[in-house]
Amino acid sequence: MQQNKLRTVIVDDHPIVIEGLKNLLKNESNIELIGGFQNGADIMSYLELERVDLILLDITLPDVNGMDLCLKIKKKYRSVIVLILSNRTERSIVVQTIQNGASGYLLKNSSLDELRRCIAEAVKGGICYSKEVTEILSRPSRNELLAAPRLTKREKQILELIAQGKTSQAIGEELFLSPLTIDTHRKNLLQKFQVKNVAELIMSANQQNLF
Amino acid sequence: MQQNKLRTVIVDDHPIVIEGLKNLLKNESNIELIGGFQNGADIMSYLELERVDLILLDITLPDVNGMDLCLKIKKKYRSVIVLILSNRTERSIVVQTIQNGASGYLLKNSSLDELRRCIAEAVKGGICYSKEVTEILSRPSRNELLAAPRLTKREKQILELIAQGKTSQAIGEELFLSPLTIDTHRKNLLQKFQVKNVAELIMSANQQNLF
DNA sequence: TTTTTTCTACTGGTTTTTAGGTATTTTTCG
DNA sequence: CGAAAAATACCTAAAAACCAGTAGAAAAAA
Repeated sequence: MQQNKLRTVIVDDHPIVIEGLKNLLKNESNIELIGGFQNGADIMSYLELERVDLILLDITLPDVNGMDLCLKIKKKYRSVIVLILSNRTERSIVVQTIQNGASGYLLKNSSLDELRRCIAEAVKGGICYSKEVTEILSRPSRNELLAAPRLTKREKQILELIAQGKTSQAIGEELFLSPLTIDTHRKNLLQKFQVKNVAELIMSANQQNLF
Repeated sequence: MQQNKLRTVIVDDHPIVIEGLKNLLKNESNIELIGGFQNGADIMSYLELERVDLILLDITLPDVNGMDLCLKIKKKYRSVIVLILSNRTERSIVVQTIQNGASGYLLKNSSLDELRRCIAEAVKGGICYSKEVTEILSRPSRNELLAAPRLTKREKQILELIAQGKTSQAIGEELFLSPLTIDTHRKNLLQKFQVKNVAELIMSANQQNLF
């Protein structure tokens, strides 16, 4: 029940997104759009000059990380409401931004309704996620379920060589080891990754950014 | 020099981006925006009904890969101009879309000027990249020098199943084919990728964002 | 200094892949 | 329609990977 409109700014490195949001929000009765910025530095200096109530903030920015920026803003201007509007779906990012004081997290494919709902919730002091984000938060994210196996030095080294298409024979020669030893490491790698063969092994290692 | 406006559609999974583009383009004299779609299926069925001159296409879509969609569109409607508007900066993706018939590739943080310039160029039959994309293309990133091989439908399908760790036997059963046939496809895949075994195959396919 | 982990190497056997082909049928496209 | 591309299937044989164990030596951790 506030009589004054929320003085709102958008921070996103894509001019197209800024335009889109301006368009989507210009008919909202409780929102007054007062600016759009493409990087962290610009919004920080703007905050020195003007009062801002609500910031729609992207995670991916050219100069600073959106998570860090959120923390910086909240530290300096406690009363500003920060809503994250991002494409990033990593659980860790969502959690971190909320810890950094954000009042919500929406994916960019959220509907206008969701955005409205989250703004309303944030104004009341709550925290609000878009539907998909709730899902991300609820399931303990596959990446964390299949714990990345702890590999020994040797195993990492041999995994690399396997990925280069080398046979146990060739790897043995390269490392001055018996090919039978390499076979053992191979076996252990398959076991640790819980896969049946190298095809799956390499896929899994790739998904866990091991290369 | 055309008297009629370009009948233009936007395909992007983010409603916000669609809105933004609509806004940015609505004052363009040679463009008539006739639709916005959030997935591949919708635009394909729309194309059945209406004449479209220009498609602004995102790579990341919920149902299909934008690269494949581009190829599909160009195959069926040769005269449609497809401009890619994406956030993905991988060289392989840019190269692949151009090979698939796109007339240009812009990052989403391109300016309106760049977009205008690319549309003009595309209408003349040329190919146009935004500034940053040109940079991406100019540095030949070591392991992507090798042109991404053109795979047939079957080959893609079998590559997927190999990546899931399935044996020729199992794949044969799944597709109701002789395992010997799968072996042939396997052999062809290795040849096309110029690799010696599946380990290298999966690595290569991963580097080329085929999954 | 124990204890545990890692690295090494082996036996023996099975399954799968890879490397050369060839060849027919089916689809697609000009 | 005719040609080219794709998909199908086969042969032979070698090479490599995978499975299920065991086990001693070296290195690291408790």
